[in-house]
Amino acid sequence: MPKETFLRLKTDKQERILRAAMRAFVDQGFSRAKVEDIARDAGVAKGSIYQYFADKAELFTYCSHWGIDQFMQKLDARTHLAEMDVFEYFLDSAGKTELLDEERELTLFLQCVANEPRLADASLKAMYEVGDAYGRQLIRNGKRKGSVRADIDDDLLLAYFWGVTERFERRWMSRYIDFSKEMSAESSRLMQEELTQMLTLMRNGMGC
Amino acid sequence: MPKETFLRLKTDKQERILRAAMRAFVDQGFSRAKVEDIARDAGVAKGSIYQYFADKAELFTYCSHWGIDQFMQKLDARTHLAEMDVFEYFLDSAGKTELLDEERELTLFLQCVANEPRLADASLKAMYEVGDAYGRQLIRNGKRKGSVRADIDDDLLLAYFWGVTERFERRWMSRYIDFSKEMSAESSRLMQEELTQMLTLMRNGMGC
DNA sequence: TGACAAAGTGACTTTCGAGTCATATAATAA
DNA sequence: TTATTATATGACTCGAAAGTCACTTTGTCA
Repeated sequence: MPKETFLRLKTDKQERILRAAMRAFVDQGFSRAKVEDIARDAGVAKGSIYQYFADKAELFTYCSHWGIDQFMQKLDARTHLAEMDVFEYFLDSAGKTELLDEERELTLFLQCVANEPRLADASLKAMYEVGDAYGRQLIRNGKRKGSVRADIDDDLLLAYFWGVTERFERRWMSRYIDFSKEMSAESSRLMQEELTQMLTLMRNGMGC
Repeated sequence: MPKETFLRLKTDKQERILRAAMRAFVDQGFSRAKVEDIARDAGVAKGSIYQYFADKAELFTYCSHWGIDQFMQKLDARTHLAEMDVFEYFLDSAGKTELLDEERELTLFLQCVANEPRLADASLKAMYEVGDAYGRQLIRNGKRKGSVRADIDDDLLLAYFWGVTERFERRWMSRYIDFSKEMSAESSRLMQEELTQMLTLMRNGMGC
């Protein structure tokens, strides 16, 4: 937890600092990132950082909490979990890409939180738990609607569903970070096409 | 690349050093791992390490090359890729677990290579490429045999297949690292059961 | 067995950046 | 306006660990 002083700051200053930190952690990793650089980038003095956080590790963990929180809020705002089943959710991937685009810094940072299991263990667990809860809900909805097979355990369905979904998202994410620009109409069409094919696989499998 | 001196060492000494390094990197991460500790653990002096490698980073990257190589050799020795299709490969997961057990250090290290993209970029790419080549072969075999649907692109099938497979492997890996002992007969039975269910999903999908 | 080269060593030097703190500035209250 | 408290600053301290090197030991060949 940050010190009181930090929490009393205006939120835009807080955010400036957290985002500067996240940027540094993304492109240097935790150990190589320098507090001094973060401070400069945020437009404050190095000493100030230590008025806000006990040490660099605390800054990192708070970033991860804050980041996850932000991301979830935005995701919640655009997803109507209550009625969706797994397939509907998956089809909405295209929409999620927009969010990833708007919140590129955040997204990149959250990916790299996973590279610091020693520091962000709790945040990581929280992330997975939230994800799992989401998935479970989607699966239950599917079973209720009759769109998801009922003969298999939710746990295993969850593993299956996230396995496919994550892989697909990463596939597009990485292309799209390489281009490091917005998606063209062309690639957007391509994605849509792959999305329907992948959906077929998820529904009917790859066997024949 | 290590210096000549290292390459002239007897292979068992080489291996002792690399394994000590891998152990340190696994449980401290690259930055926190101390060259001095690695040296002590390997039974050599710190100075010697610098006769072998230009610096700590080079030691790490060489570990990742060597590790991947080792792992692949052992995997190749026990998998008969030429005739297998995706489903047969997947069913053999239980067998692969043995390998992970025999080569626990190696496995753990390879997982943590992924946490150092900055250092192990090339190795990581190599790893993915090898994995993809494997998967493509399995898919082609499946299509030829008629066990895999032919109406979908290999690329997408690959993403689907690895998504499911990796998730499943991670699921078992993590349980089994927590127990940090060999698998009991009971959990081995449970795994077998999940394996067949997951195979059904992969073949026929989760829809209905 | 002596002489040259290769490998091994660990005390020492150097680097580097996290974290401190004495001081300055701004905000608030009385 | 002044007193008091909260916030901001960056030159400085200091510990830790990477990397060096002058010297020792081991190995090899004539």
